[in-house]
Amino acid sequence: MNDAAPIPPTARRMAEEILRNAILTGELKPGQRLTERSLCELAGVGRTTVREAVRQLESEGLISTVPHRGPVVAVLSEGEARDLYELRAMLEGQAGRLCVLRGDESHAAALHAAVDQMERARQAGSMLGILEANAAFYAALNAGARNEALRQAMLGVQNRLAFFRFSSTRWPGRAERSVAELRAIAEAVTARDAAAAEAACIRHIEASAELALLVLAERARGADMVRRGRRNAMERA
Amino acid sequence: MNDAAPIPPTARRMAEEILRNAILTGELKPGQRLTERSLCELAGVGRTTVREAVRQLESEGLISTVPHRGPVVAVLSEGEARDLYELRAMLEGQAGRLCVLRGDESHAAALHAAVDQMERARQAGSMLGILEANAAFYAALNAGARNEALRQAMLGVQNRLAFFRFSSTRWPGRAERSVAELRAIAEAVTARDAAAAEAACIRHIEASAELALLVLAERARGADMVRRGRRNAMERA
DNA sequence: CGAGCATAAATTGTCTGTCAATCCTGTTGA
DNA sequence: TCAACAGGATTGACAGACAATTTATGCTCG
Repeated sequence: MNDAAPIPPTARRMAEEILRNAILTGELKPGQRLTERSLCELAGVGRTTVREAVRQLESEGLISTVPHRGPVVAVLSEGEARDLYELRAMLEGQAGRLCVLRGDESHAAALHAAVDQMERARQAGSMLGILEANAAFYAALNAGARNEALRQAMLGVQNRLAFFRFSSTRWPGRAERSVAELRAIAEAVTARDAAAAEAACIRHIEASAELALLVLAERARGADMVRRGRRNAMERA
Repeated sequence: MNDAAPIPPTARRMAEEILRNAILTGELKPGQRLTERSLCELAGVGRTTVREAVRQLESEGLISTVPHRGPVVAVLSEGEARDLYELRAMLEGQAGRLCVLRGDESHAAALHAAVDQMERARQAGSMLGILEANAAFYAALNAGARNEALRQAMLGVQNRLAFFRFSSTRWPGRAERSVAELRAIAEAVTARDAAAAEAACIRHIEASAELALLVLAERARGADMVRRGRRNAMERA
């Protein structure tokens, strides 16, 4: 399984990784302004290198840049979030379908294993465990679907929606329903029912989207209240 | 329709545009090695700027870079091309479906107009005209589908497959069938039949994929013959 | 003549410093 | 209260420098 190509880890790639993780984990919050200097410190590289890394993250949709104002951690409008969730539903639905058409029982087993893992993590209250299990689930789904381009597209969309992962898994009762939805996918794959798998994937994402948009609306109200107090509240770290 | 935000054209964006066009138009050929200096000359900017532009194109999939060896115009393996066409079929199928669900008769009219435009261009033998009409068709489809994220994803995939646009439109009889396929999409949209529109989109892409893979195989044979003659033929400009 | 290796040249990865253009902020003045 | 303006901070872009690494050259030896 190991790639025979030992890619030399350049400083740029490491910086990229550091910044990406900082955004995905929420260490850097949406709307936060990122001065080049602060990023240099954070990543431990020079300005040239940081700018290249920022360019990469920009085209992944994690950062938006306005010329002469510098990079900002991307903020999703409600419309953008809606579009992204819709796209995600399409992509994952197709992944589910392909997983049935091209996967075998080993993939179905991996899906069930991931669901079980998530259920255990949920009962243990381990949010990190839940996220890990989720990653395992999608790894299995994509392994079955056997389409690298689709996998990358899904990853990109998921990353852009990463902000909602935290608020979602914390929402009361959401994790439990989420497990049930994923189990429905796993069972459809086991049953080799492509249409059912596709539908189950779409249902799962639609449920996620519903919650995310709710969270977004609530957050917007909160931001409004803060904004009334002092301006540009989100831009200060 | 005009955006109220007049984005300042930075040198980087212009360089990006120049390089992207050079790749999309085939001026820079797949597999061709790109030294930083030559790109500086081509884009008329400094090395720092060119490197940032390359980073952008790299993450668009138009360029691949191996550390310490420099950027190369991306080459698609047969498997990658297959995956991308499959993904493209999914995306455009969904776009067609959404265009029916969310578009109105103005979008249907725009689709038909684009098809007519393409038919005229085809009869006039204008390849450029065909490509323009194609762009108009997709613009109309995406306007109807009303999903910016989907539009961007489609654009990215189409760009990565740009290499095949030329060989495809030249193939004897292909343009004619292509027009017929697109007309089928436009008619499905006019008839407000979402399933038919989706199916028509998928059929169109599958037909394109079939030809592209054929072209790819033929090209591979040709490259083999050249490679037997002298090594690294593709790497010399 | 060709294989193998040492050396030179070219190229990339990265940093630093510089300069103009632009944005942000606080102050001044009407 | 609001407009204009000046100063500082930040970005956009460039050139130059240097180490690390790849690629090309050329030499030796069998």
